[in-house]
Amino acid sequence: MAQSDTVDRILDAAEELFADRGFSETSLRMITSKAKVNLAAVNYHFGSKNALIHAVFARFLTPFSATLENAFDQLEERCDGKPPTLNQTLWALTESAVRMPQRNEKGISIFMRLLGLAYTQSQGHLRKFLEQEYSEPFSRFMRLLKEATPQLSSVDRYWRIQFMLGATAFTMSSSDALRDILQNKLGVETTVQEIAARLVPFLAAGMQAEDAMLIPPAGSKVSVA
Amino acid sequence: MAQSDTVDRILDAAEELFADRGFSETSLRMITSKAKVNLAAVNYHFGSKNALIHAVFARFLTPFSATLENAFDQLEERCDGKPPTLNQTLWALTESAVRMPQRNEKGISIFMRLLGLAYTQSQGHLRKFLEQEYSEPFSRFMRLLKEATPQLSSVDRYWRIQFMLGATAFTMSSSDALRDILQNKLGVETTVQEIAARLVPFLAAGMQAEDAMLIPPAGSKVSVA
DNA sequence: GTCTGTTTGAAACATACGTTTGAAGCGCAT
DNA sequence: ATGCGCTTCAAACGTATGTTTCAAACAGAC
Repeated sequence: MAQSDTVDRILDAAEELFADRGFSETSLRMITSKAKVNLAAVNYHFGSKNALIHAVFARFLTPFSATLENAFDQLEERCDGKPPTLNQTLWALTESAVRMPQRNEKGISIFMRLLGLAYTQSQGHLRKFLEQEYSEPFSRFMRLLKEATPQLSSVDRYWRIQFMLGATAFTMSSSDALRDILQNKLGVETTVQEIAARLVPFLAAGMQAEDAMLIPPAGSKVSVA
Repeated sequence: MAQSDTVDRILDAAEELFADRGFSETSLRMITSKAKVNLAAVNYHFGSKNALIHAVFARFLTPFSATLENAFDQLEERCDGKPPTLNQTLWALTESAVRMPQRNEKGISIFMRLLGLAYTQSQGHLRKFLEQEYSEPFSRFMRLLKEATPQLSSVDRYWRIQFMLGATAFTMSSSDALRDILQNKLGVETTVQEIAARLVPFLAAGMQAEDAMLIPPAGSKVSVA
């Protein structure tokens, strides 16, 4: 082997185990034994467990954010001047995710699950790392969302973006389990691409919902306690 | 004190710490020192850490599921025969959550955050526990959703329910942080009730979206890899 | 007051963790 | 063949965890 694939073996094993079980629940000993490398290799090559977590994210997030920037560039070019629609923006995002070159067939779902965990399993160091490294494509996405929904108040848009993030992160973070359940209950196979294709219209519709906030259905009393 | 409030003090402390930091990241020593009780008290009163987690959930989930059953009863009675609408069903759920008697002002958001964690931080034992204990109100809610969206295929409905759960669990589980951000950025105060009031129309609109799955916007190519 | 069952207390237990150490192994230029 | 980085290895370190132990404290009944 050219020059020791230990680093990649560690990253592969860590990625999969993190996606399966979360960060705190995955020990370095699990990782190194799955990767068939010595326990000390992690600290030798990465420095610490947290640094390994960062490296796992960087390995797919860096190419992804480049892909995403390209997709946004093309989209804005195609729209010359006019702001892209909400659907176009969401599709640009999902296509970038889905079209990423995968290391293996599980690549995309591991990717999604890790992103979900990053949001959910709020490890302070990870949040900070991601914000520092990838703030640019993120705020560009936010700007596109804003231009695509000028009818929304800032507050409404803010909350609906959180709802979108939640639906996405949550679904993707448990997509394997959800796919299995669906397989057992209805005998239907599902790919991550199909999940994304179902998710986008849901998000777009929710994002553009008429605000019925102050008009709960007859018979129920709004609690203002 | 009538008869040792140790149990409640442990539950209070555990609830708050779990909501703040997750289950694995919260040690029994943190709990017992916050609760100002002896370390061994947890194992004495509950038997194990996992059993304590179950007890924390049971303490609010049992009254909640009773409240929810009542709300569904009243709703179905009011609709005599006809299936309740999607909006009515969602409102019944949110109102039951919001109207629950709270131990303190943080009650509802802790409640929500714990529910989010239960789904997200997939501890096998917790999943099993919740499914065994609270399957009945859950499947009743599912039945109502099904009757309220007869136009959806089973598969579509399944995924959209997951999207709803995700948006809800995720938003509520980080509602404190999100409220703070909004407060700092736009100077707007928000209550959990208001978040719920914004969430319901978003969910209802997403749930009833026209299925544009196979019609991505012009210019983008659907990946069927 | 004394006994009895329940609850608390301080200490220890066994285990698992992330990290560090120092020697051994390796490829490669000299 | 020798020496020099870089990498691997087995072993240990210190710390933190969940759990157990057993004596002390307590409450209520007699």
